[in-house]
Amino acid sequence: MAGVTIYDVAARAGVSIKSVSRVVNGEPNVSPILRDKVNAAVAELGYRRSLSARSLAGSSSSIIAALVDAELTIEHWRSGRGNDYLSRLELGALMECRQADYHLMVELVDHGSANLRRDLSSLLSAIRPDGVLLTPPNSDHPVVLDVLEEAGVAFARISPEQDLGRGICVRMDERQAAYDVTTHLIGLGHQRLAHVSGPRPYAASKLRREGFEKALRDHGLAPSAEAVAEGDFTFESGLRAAGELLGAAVRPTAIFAANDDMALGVLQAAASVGLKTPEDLSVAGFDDTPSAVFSTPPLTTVRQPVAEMAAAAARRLVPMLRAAMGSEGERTDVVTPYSLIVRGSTAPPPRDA
Amino acid sequence: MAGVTIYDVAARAGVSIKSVSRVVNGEPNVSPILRDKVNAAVAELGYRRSLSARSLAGSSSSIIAALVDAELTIEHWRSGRGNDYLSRLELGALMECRQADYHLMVELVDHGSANLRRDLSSLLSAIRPDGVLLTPPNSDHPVVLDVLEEAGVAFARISPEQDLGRGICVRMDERQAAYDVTTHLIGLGHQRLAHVSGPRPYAASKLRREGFEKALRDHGLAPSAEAVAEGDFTFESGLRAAGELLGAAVRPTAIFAANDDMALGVLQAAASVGLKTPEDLSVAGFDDTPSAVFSTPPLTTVRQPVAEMAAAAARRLVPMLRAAMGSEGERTDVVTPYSLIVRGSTAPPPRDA
DNA sequence: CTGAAAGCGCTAACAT
DNA sequence: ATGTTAGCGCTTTCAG
Repeated sequence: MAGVTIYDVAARAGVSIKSVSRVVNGEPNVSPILRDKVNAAVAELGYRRSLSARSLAGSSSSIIAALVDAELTIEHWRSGRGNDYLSRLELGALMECRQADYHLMVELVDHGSANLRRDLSSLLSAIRPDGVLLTPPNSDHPVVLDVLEEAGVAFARISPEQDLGRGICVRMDERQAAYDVTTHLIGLGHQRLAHVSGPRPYAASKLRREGFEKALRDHGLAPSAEAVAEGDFTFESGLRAAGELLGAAVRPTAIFAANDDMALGVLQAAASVGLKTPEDLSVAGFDDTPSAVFSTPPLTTVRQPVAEMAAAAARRLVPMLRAAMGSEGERTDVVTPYSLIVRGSTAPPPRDA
Repeated sequence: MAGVTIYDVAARAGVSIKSVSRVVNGEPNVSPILRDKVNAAVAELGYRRSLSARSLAGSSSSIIAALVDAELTIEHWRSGRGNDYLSRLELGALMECRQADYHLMVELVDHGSANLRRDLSSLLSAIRPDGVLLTPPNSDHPVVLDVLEEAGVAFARISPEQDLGRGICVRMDERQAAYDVTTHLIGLGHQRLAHVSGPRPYAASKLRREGFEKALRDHGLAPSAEAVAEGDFTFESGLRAAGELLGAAVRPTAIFAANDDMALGVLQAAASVGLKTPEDLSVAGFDDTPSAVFSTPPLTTVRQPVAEMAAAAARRLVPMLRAAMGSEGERTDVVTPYSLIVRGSTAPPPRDA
């Protein structure tokens, strides 16, 4: 029976409930002797503070809510696939929550909802999380940020694009990473490069494309609109986009896709029109998903430290909550390192290109 | 600011808080006129019942806790990989929670802890979930089941092996699926088959191995201990296990690994000793992870409907909570269909074998 | 059909 | 250094 209350402990230890509260919350001004008595009673009874009572009475709920995009989630759910990005993110957040005795609640948010503002504040008033973890594309959604700020909830944004002053920001240099990938391709000798971009609402889509185009310009190549096809981060969209790109009059010798799933689609599209990778076409992705390792050939890609980002975000969220408006020891804008992983899918262009 | 209480709504509507409570909870015995007044006030104020207040005052918390194995999670976190299985599971659970206005809390449980009993009841008394979703290997952990039953919390077990009377059980026929895979291999002409099994604590490991061995026996082949190497569901362990298996005096022409990650390891091990798949060695896995699609060759495997299982579990958990001890409309033991997916990694054995 | 009162288990002010 | 007293926002009795 899990019904041990603070009163039970107080009675058992022969002290007041406030003393129990002091001990279990690690507050100062408790004599060692009292502390011991209380701790003994707590152990014997197996007492644990009730989350809901604490959050109702106090100012903190010990809950961190991860706001995940509903659309993307449903899409994955439909196709029976998992979401590697989300999974890594969550593992990172979980590890931190556990250490800090926080609890992770996962909530779906429909960033496209007409009632987003209402839905979200509704959600907040229902669960009253101490902190919120924002994943793309919610990290950049102005309404989401507004509601969070109005509600006074601390929040961390994973991979935000702009408004870096708002909330804790944890990101990597997407633009530079895309720049590096493109430069790698150019360094191999490619002159005709194309890009499969991500969907609009995602900041990463824009940043990666910018990095791609800047690299072209910096190396004397002119970015053109025809050399970019928009996808939606799914395999199928990569397949389709590559179809367009490879059907062009002058076809590219290298394609950089904004994520691995799409790059895998590109790989397949190339194979289906008889192009060999990397001999005829080099392909690079972004994310370093598990599949990227096992594809034929393995994908050259960018490893994004998602779990680390989530952990960093949670780690900064927690003390911020602890000492509401406290010392604010750590920086609130964190840029995590990425790494370019060159595998078999990229090589010099064919001789005759 | 999110501070709308039931009193605010009551005042606005000119009724008592109990009436508001009745309306928002959909209780009977409310005049339409009162209901309308309350609903209007609720809408105007953007009122939402507080989770913690409800769970403190009432008997339900509207929280479903997913108990995830800590060890496996940490392992994944370390290696920077996501967990496809967990991800799919969670998506399924999330979709159902959302519909039922439940909230999903993800908690790590260390099934190997010496204090498992204490840790778990501690967790339960802290968050007091209405229902618990158990994933392997916790689905079969007797202590976990005991604690849950003692605490009187409803629970659903994903892929349990035994004690099918306890809690809601959602599973697939692992043994039969493994039997089918093995039979597929035997049907191709293989006579020397080996198995890379999963780790002990997982029921699936045992069941899949049993299915493998039964298929051998049913086809006049003798299962031998040497033909089984134990892995731990990781790629590396598959690599190592295949090393053992392929180093044997008489080497197998087909290897069935208890999951895809290990099968991928087998693929690599084979390649590294110069064996071609599927010409020299057929390989089959289990799970249908994303990588299985992109490996060379693509893996023959079993698609396990994880998201569906989780959704089915949550779906049965919720009404059970709703009408505590109510009609109990749906079956509590659900067996979901699987499917054998034959891809390029399996073929007849070489002529000279 | 509707409402008033009494907690749920805790924390937050205030004593002492 | 310790204890007392109010609530937090709701659901439950129990009355009308």
